[in-house]
Amino acid sequence: MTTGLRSEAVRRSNLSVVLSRLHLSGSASRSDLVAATGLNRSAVGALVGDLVRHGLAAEVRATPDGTPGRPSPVVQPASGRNAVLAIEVLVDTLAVAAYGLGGATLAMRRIDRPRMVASPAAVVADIGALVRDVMAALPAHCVVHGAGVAVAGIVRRSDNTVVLAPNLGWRETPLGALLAAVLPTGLPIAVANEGDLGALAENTRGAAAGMANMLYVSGEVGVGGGIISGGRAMTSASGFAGEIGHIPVNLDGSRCNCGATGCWETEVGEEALLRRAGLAPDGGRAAFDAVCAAAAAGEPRTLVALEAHGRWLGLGLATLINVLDPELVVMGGIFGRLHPYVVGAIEGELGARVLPVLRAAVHVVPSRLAEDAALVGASELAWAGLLADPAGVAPLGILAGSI
Amino acid sequence: MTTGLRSEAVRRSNLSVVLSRLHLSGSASRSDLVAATGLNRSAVGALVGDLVRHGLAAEVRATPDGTPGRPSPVVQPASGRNAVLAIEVLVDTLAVAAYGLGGATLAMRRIDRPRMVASPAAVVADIGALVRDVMAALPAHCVVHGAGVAVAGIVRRSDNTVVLAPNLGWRETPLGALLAAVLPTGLPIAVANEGDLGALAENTRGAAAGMANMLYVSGEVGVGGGIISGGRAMTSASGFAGEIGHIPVNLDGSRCNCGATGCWETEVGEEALLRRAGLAPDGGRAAFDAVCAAAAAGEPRTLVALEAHGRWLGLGLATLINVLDPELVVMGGIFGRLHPYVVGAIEGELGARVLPVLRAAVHVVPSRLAEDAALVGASELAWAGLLADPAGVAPLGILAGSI
DNA sequence: GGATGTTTGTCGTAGGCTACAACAAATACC
DNA sequence: GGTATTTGTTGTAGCCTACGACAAACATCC
Repeated sequence: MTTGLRSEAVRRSNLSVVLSRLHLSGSASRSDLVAATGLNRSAVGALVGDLVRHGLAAEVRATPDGTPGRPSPVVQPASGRNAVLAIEVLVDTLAVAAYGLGGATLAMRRIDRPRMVASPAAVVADIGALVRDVMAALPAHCVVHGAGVAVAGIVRRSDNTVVLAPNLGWRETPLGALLAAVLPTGLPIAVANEGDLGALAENTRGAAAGMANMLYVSGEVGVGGGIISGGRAMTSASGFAGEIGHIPVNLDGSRCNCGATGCWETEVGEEALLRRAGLAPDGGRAAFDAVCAAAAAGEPRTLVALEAHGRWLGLGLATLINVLDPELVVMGGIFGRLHPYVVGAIEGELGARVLPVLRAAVHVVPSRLAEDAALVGASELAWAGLLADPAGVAPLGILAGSI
Repeated sequence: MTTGLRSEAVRRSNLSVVLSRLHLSGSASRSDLVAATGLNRSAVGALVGDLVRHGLAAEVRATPDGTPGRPSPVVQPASGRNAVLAIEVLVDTLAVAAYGLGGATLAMRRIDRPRMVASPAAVVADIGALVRDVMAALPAHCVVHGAGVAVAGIVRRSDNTVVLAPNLGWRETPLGALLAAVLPTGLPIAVANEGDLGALAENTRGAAAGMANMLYVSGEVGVGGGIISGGRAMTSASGFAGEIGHIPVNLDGSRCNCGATGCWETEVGEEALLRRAGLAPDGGRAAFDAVCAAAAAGEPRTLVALEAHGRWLGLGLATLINVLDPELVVMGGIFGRLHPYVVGAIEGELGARVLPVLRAAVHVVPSRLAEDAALVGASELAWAGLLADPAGVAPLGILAGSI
């Protein structure tokens, strides 16, 4: 515990502020950066020079825009020269992508997967193949700074271990350590829950960009979510938190996989939706697509089922909003696609069950990133180390061609 | 938005670290501070010198303890020379206290209040009288740095306004502005919710001291609480959050003051307890004392009622724990006094309804600060400005004798 | 097209902070 | 009383940003 700061901490923080701004908001002129940081021109000049020297930024001549005065060069995040890997392990699908500094998608590979228990070894092998494809698609001399992994399960971040992933059949699986074998040697790896990363993604590049307090609620096979509070992703010491699928909402409800009765997931998960819509509950993604198509066509029975579904969604959201007071609720996964058909019922429940002062401040919107949310979040998790200390970790990067 | 740091920020941060440590953990030798901060001896010497010069710390000779080497002087928080006012506005009681730097109670005055609607003007006048008493009891030359106010209501922190306090009958009451008239001119005032401040208090000097993730649940006339997540008090942008009394727990429940049905408060509030115990629901604090006495005497009907009460408490806590994953749940207010009689039923519900990985990490304990929790939290709120920038705000302090 | 005004990068100097090393002071132990 | 140990103190060096002076690169106006 060394809580004291030395002088170098200032440079580290300022480099972080500048690089983070470039990464999150895109290119900016040097004078924009002066205004944003409040630093002196000479300090910004030195900071940008450092970033350019580290290969993290590039300066280009500004296009004359009619304003008088010497034009300020535009500083860009060096996208093609710096990348991270984002990996997604969900029940239906595996995906690997590479994102450039600034957020550009450099490459993406996705494979669907039968919805059944899969051994970690098999999943890791599949991911290894996708990683090789993605790495091969990267520009030469591109530095890979880290890998972020989104998993549909409860993750202990301290050792990148999946504590429990019922729908994958995993328990105490050291996913980070296993993935290290199929990733470039020494690459920093960070594993996190899919819902937490979806929240991070919508908070950085999605429907809740830059919001200090938001809630992300995502329906996949189960129900997950993530919380941004005070501008920070909420993760408890154990690394869990946001296990909103298992809040008790129905005392007379049915039994949940977790052992409890009446969990929110049993009322608003995919199976409950299909059952309400009169379909086989194990119909999977195809059946869900059928529900969406029927709803879009205005099929009455489906709309009634979605109305009921929306009320259960609203009941759980009312609890979460009373506790967390978010500015925005972003609905992802299957909830994002259902949004137009359930938002009315949700708003009705919120009106009845949320304190009016809180109700007035919150909106419920669909995800903007849709099925990319977890991947984008994983990429942001992978960037975090570089953004926090641009000069410190850059030398650790791994060249794309070296694998 | 000037996010850039200049060199002086390092000094500010280091002063803050040293003073905060003295305030929270008490006296420490200079070499303790060197170890804790990781800073050089010379830097710590300069920092301590600054604090002494500002009158915030004092150095005393160490008592020889048998270890070789030059003894390191002990640095103490200058308690009697620096104070804050803590003010509590609850439904049953008004209180004003002065706390010294380091947490010592310098003076306290409390008056009970009939449980009825009271005009803000009358309450503020009563508080003014208490403030004069407390200020008169302070040592001469004691600097008062600020006032923190705990209110049983929803508070908008940005303008110190009570948005809604149903049990006081207040709505959009600018309590901070009203109190300014009976407090020393220019004194910084910060108003916050009683539950939020109880959480802060238990997190700094109570049962959850230093814990990064904890939940405080407090029963007064209504039900409130506060959340500490990632070492920070969770407060949303609107300043609300932690309105846990109004999470829906019983779809068949009774109507709540807030307009909704089946709020947690309707099942675990004071009225519900008295009704379950077979007493008049409007019996107030005296009736509650009777319940506690009966429970302590082992009266069977009371114990059965408390068992049922505990199950409802556990149901709401299960929701909160699944969402927040705290390390500790601290029960305050009337819940703290009920703890021994309800903890069994609570643990039973948690065992059935909380994900096992989360369940294993959490404990439920009674408040350590009991009825002082909100006052202590209000004092910590009042200290926050000085602790964040010891050199910057010290000159703004107000001398106790000057009013 | 040249003069003028405006904006911004660059460079040298100054000021704020902490680390480091050498020295002095204060204790325990023999 | 001498030695070993620990710690405060002091002067120098290194890191970082602010500030001011100057130069560069634009627009505008005549």
